[in-house]
Amino acid sequence: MARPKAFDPEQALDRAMELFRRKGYAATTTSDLTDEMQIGRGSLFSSFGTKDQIFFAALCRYQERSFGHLVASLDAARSPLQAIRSIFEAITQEGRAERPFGCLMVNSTVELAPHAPDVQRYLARSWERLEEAFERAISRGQELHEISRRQTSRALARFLVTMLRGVGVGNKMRPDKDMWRDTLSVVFAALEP
Amino acid sequence: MARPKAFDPEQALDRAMELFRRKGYAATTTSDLTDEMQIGRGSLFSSFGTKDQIFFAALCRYQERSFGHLVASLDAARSPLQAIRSIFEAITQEGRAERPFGCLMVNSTVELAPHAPDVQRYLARSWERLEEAFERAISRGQELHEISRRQTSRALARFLVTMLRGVGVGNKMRPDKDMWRDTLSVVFAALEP
DNA sequence: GTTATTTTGAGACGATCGTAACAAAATGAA
DNA sequence: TTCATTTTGTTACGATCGTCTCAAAATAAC
Repeated sequence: MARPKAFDPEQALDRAMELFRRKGYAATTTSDLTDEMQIGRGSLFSSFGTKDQIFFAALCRYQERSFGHLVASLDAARSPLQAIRSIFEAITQEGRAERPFGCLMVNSTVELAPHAPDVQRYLARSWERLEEAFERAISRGQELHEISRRQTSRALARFLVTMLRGVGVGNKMRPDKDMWRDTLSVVFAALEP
Repeated sequence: MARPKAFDPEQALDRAMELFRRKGYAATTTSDLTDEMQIGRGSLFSSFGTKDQIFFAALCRYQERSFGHLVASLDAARSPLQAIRSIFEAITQEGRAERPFGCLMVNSTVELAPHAPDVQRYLARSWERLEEAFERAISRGQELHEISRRQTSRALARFLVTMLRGVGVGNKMRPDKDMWRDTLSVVFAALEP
């Protein structure tokens, strides 16, 4: 019926997502976006809207992928404790990148949450769902006697989410292996039955 | 000998510091700075240099105040455990602000560390010194049998610094009182002898 | 009161910001 | 082939970006 798009919108949005993750919201210009997404200025606005809208779409995409994967792996785990351990090991691994650009959820929470109420709401809900997934996993772990019952599953879940955010910040400092080995040793000692 | 400045440079830098803390580096313009510091454009550049230089001066100032205070209170504490508890209670309290703009050190680590090597170096050294202060306090706490010996003082210090950074991110979500009560309950259980 | 020195405020620089407009190009349906 | 429809790339808009220039203003020393 009409001229088809010359680019794949899904792939273009992926590239925008990556760019926002690397540079943050304010430091990313629309020219950066057209360069990275490999589309013209006209296509950018007609297909994706304004910069705010592109960012929000990219943020949602990232959340669904990243948190979605975490929630799924927690819910599906045979051993919840092992799932939690895998998550922390994977995320601390990211700090060994030459340029640790971090997690878009953490970055956006720091950069935008105090200024953009709608973004804050979305982030808050997302973090909450992640916390709930941790809580479910911890409850199961407690039933399996893998995880301490000295604390409620909710308290432990909140503790882990806070720790995860701390790792997201610490990764930016290119920490050596010992940094995370030491830290995680305390974290998982706190989970021990 | 010459015309004196019509403003207090110390106070002006304080205001710049506050502004960067609230808005971040990229989102703060030089006009924002002159407005907030209540000085003219000419005075801004002749007295403080470029935007980068103003930011770095503000960052150093914030670090000395904020981390300096933490280090001093840790080193001076009669009860290291109580000092640590006070620190976490004060910082979690900040999340109850109507607009939690957070800690400039955390914010800058997230926004700038991966892109500005000199800022990253400064931040890394600062975080390291904070970690060392925690380690000294924890060692003393262990000698006083206030703090667990199941983990090394270094591991516990690294754990606490990561936790502190996580709180800095979590505060942006305006967490309710229970969020931090639950979280800190796990943290201090991990320190118990 | 002069003079040397520094601060001040206003204006302006080129560059870049986010956004919009629009003609040319490319397609499926008739 | 023609036509209606959508995408594309270019151009340019007004606004704002960070920085600089420079004459006027204000002081301390003489």
